[in-house]
Amino acid sequence: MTTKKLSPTSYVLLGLLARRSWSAYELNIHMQKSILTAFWPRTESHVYSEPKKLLAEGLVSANKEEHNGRLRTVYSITEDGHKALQRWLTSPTEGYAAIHYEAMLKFLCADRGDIETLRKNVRAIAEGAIEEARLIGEGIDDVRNSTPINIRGMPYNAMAINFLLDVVEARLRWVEEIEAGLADFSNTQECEETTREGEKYYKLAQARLARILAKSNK
Amino acid sequence: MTTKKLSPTSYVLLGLLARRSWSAYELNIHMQKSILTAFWPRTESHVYSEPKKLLAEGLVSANKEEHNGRLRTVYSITEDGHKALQRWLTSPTEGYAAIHYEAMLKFLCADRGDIETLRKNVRAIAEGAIEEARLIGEGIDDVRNSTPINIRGMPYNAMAINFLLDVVEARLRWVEEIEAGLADFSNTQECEETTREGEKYYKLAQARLARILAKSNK
DNA sequence: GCCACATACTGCAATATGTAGTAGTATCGC
DNA sequence: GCGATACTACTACATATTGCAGTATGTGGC
Repeated sequence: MTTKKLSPTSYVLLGLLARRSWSAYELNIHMQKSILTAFWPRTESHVYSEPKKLLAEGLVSANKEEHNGRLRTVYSITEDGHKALQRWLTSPTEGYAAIHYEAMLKFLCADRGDIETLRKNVRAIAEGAIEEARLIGEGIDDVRNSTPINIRGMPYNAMAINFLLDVVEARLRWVEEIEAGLADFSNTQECEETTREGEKYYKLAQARLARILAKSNK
Repeated sequence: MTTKKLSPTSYVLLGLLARRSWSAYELNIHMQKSILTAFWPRTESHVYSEPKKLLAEGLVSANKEEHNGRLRTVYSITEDGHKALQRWLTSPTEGYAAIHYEAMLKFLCADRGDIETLRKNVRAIAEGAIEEARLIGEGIDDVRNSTPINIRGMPYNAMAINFLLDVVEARLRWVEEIEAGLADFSNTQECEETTREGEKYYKLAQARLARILAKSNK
């Protein structure tokens, strides 16, 4: 029935609508505040426009309801919507993660700036990670202080939060190591010295890779 | 002089052009094959169109050169370009990382599918991580087998690779833990049982958070 | 002499972001 | 009881980016 190829954005909204009916406004709040924003950040205007496409495809139905004296559009999933969601869930996914990380871009341009600038940027990475940890904490408090609306999904939500913490911890450990390594870098680095440092980290990476691949072949 | 606000994409290209002159074709190869693609993935058409904007802003100059009997456009950075790059490097960055991760979206919709589908999706996350590790390995081999063109940037490149490996390892550890936790999940889960599982992971997350924040306040 | 592959791009529709704006409703201080 | 401010519930639109298809020339192997 459905002809157009849907984006992951469509499916994630469909996934929410499979649990209950939501108004566009509620969908937006949830997309911006829940853990979804960590894995699939979308803008407000997009979260409002996307359900209209789902409606055109017949995957959801819409109707105006009165709420606190005001009208709002409430979307509900249709049978076709459920089917489309199942097709997505059971279709193969590649497990690639794309990390969009501006701070690391600056780090990779570090050879064009001075060492003090670089140290500041590395610090910013750690502070960003800590700030994210704080936000994750607030998210947990929100879930645990409100009445649970989706009990079946709770363990998965909590597991995903632990994933985010794994990444936060990885970042903090990385910064610690890099700050230690950077301690005796100077602006007037000699060529051989720089090469030696580079070699050290490449060799470390190769050793780690070997361990990862060996383990996965077991 | 420059009036328009540039995107990180502009700056990362400027960062490459600060090291030497590149043709658009070379810039594209590099953007798709180097570690940059892990932190700032951009499409081919974008990598071709972006230097034209830099040219319009006067941050680079362009000229046609013959190479292997064919013409190509070679870009070089200008004085203004160097200045713009320095402004970007020294401007404050927030250290937020956005992980665009479709596999995790499916995981978060897991309560709408059956447990077997979920297990497959978790497996896909691990396999994706291993595949990425393999690609990182190829990237290291490329760098180490070719003549180094940017010695000063090498240590930073190698450090960034170690960051990627941290994230790969974090993903693999997470999958291991989740697969163990999922082992005795069934499709016919009771409500209290599910709630208990959820609680367990939320509490774990809170304990980890407390550790992270305590350490950062020292 | 021809085919596959690498080089060196362009064009464009669909998708997504970022920013601003509109208009009604509830809440709180004074 | 009045105005200021915040929250609800969106829409509009310019710009940025992706995804995919297409074009055309040069090189190496058989």
